[in-house]
Amino acid sequence: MGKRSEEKQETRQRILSAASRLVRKEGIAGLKVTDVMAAAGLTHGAFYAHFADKNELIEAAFHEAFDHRENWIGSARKRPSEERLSHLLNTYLTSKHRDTPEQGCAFAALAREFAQAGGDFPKTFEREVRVSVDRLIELLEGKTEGNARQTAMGMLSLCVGGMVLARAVDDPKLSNELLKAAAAFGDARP
Amino acid sequence: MGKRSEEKQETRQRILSAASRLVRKEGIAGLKVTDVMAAAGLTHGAFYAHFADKNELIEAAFHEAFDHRENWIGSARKRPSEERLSHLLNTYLTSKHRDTPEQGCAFAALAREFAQAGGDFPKTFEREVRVSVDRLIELLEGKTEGNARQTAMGMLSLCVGGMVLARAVDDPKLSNELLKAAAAFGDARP
DNA sequence: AGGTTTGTATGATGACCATCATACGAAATG
DNA sequence: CATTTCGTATGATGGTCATCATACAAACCT
Repeated sequence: MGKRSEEKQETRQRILSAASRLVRKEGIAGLKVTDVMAAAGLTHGAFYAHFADKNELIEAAFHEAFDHRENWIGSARKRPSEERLSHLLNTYLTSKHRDTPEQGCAFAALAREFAQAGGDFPKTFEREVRVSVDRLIELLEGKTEGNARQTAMGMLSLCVGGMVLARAVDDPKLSNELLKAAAAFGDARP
Repeated sequence: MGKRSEEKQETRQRILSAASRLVRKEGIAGLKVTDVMAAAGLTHGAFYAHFADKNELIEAAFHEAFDHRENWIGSARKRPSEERLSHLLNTYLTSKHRDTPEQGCAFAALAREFAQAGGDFPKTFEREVRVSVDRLIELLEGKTEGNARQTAMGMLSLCVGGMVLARAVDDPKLSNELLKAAAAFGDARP
């Protein structure tokens, strides 16, 4: 279409990117429409020309946050199969990831609030879990004795839990120790 | 002291118990002073005779939530040492625990929001993590080859992550599968 | 008993936000 | 160039709380 609607799409995308970052940092409850719009270079009033309401924005922003999943999985795929699990653990459970939630895993950032929120939130969350599990299974298939699906789910749980705990404690030393320990725990299997 | 202050202490305790349950269910942001007081059989105005503000209540309520930690650890202590880790995993990662967050683990319920909140929240959280890790170490000491501290932290991460994910997905089947898989993953070590 | 203390209830106050109503101005259309 | 369209900005509106001010009544003290 014309220049008009193209620009609108770009604006929508800018709002979405801003929201995706902000919601991972601030959480659902902490996310303010005004802040998102400001981060996108606009004022609050324009918001409702792009999204029906805050919930619609959040669901879209959550999905948006999985843009980088393929990179994460893809970089593990380049590894020899025995190293893949270890590589995933050690790229996820980093202090950098812990300290930049706005660029990080949306499961760790938003699971708690998605669980509580009614509506379509749990379905939306579930969709991404299924995809992530499937990707991990492809990656691990045949490389782990036992059940690849179980390993995928266990490893996801371990990563999310380790990150959530590491973010919540005050002492960086303890926090780093939690990250290391979670990674090592996941790695300590045949 | 007199009947007066005794009753006040009891009232304070009732408020605290109500808050401890409600905050695990609703989260920090979702917790309303009015609701807590109503659950304690009072009206909102009386709140400030017991606590300085909502934050003070929440920190106290969080601590209160660890009343049952000793039970959990204690019941594992009765087991033969090789079964302890498995027993912990299988008592934590249950659908009952998932479905009653108000009676469940405060790490899984509140980590995300404690991480975000400033002030004393992270220190408060950290204190409980340290205690939990120490208790787990005592329980596992010498029973796991390798580092008991690492196992304790890994196992805590796995439990919290599994619970948080299981609570966030919509399909009970997938949710149960996540719980089972996390438990099995943690168990699948020599 | 009579006055005082103090735990609780009722009713503001004010902040913060999502959402809506309206207005403006630039691009699109003829 | 006149007119319409529509993305954005400004300024309500209304709801939800945390917190505070005031009032009451039961327990305390002498």
